[in-house]
Amino acid sequence: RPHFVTGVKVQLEMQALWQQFDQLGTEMIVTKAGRRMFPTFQVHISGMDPAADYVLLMDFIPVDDKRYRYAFHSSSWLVAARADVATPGRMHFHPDSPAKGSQWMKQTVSFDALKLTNNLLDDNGHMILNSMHRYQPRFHVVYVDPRQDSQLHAHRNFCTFSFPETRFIAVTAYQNHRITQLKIASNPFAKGFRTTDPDDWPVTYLLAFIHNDDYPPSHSVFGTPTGHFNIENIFFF
Amino acid sequence: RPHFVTGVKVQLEMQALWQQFDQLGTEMIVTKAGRRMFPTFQVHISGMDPAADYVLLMDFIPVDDKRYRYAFHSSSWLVAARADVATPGRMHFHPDSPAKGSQWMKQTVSFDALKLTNNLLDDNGHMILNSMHRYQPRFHVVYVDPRQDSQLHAHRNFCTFSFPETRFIAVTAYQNHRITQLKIASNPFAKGFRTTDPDDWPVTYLLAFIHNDDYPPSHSVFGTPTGHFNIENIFFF
DNA sequence: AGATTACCACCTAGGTGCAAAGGT
DNA sequence: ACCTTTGCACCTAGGTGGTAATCT
Repeated sequence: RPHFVTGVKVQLEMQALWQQFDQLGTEMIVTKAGRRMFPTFQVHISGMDPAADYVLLMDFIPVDDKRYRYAFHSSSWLVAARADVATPGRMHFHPDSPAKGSQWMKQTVSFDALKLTNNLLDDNGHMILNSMHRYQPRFHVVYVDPRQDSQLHAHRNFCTFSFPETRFIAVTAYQNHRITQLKIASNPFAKGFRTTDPDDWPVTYLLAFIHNDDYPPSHSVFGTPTGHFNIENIFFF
Repeated sequence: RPHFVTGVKVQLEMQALWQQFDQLGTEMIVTKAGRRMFPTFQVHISGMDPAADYVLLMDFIPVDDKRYRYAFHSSSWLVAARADVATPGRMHFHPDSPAKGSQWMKQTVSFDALKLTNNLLDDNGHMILNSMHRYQPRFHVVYVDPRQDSQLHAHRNFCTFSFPETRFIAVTAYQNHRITQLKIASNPFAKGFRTTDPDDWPVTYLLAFIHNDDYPPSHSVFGTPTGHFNIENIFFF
């Protein structure tokens, strides 16, 4: 009974919102104490073996070897330098892991507990990122093989999904004012900063998906499996 | 390798507070939407096999076959009638179940998500109790036996703990005013009802354990295992 | 100058007992 | 009479970006 992950399909939730941010150049705040992502990374999963155990993880890989800076006069991102030294990448286990395929598939899987930090010495299990660097979130589905010789088949028990629209630049303070306004318009916790008169909001900042008849999308949009990786990469780096 | 639960020891947390309530006659609010218990049922566990999987559960059994009423003039509980028809008892699985013994033992296990309701048609998974009836909370440790013939050994894989000081009468509104005042004095969420001047509080309502040098207690106080019960009782009643 | 930090007012989300109203 | 329900003000707990101070 091989290939427990080959049929797995993953659909990104809130894709319209992610795309709206991506068009402006998504920024995510990093703080010493740890900051949640917004939008939250959420997926809908299908094609798992309902009775099998799976572990779900996320990590963040550098998109390139660059350090960026924001040019306010031109409202654009510029390459500032070569990337700073990368810290060893951490893995974030979804707190419900491990769980049966039936559990993961019956409702949206949300990584709302995940936090981003720029503290290299963080001991709260947050994801350590370099500010002013660009990252690609990755999502991993790991089949928990109960067999004794499971390590022999480990390379078959993983599957990785990357959604290009979830890329972002880590920042300690927002640079692009349009990103700030879209965050304020769409994040319920930032309601205190909204203009009292909704008519004042530029159309760009309104959430198209709220009034979009095609939400959720009628056509499924799947992430692209980016190939397998070694089990050592997950547990020891 | 039999008897995975025989060595398990369970210590009730906040025992001094429980005893303070018990001396007055603990009351727990039940509502249609579900109400949390206060104090929260919390335990510290030792003696598990760190590598074995356990499921932790709670249920509530009637202390007697009586329905009570409160006599305000004498400030005491009286027997009002025979008990109303008992609803099929539900089991509350600790949301972290199943988990390894090492996980359960490394910190306090808290049942703060558990809610009590008087709604016989509740479909939120809350514990259904009859108001004005008296109950004894029970705590169950279940070893998850990976063997195929696990049902043959099921009677050995359970252990039940009852703490007499956690007994209570379910109510829709507090009857004993001293219970109300102790709840207000000790539950952080009821701080809005506290007298602004702490010096006004009767000594009885002060939380002895806060200034008690013996907190947490230096002597361990264990619950009394109340014997084994059949696996069918847990999963099918 | 550019990037980071600490503190803040303002939210969301939900746990309290109270008081008045409703039910049987 | 006795018990239950509902709406409420007042909390806890924690997620927002703004702002001013601080670091390098």
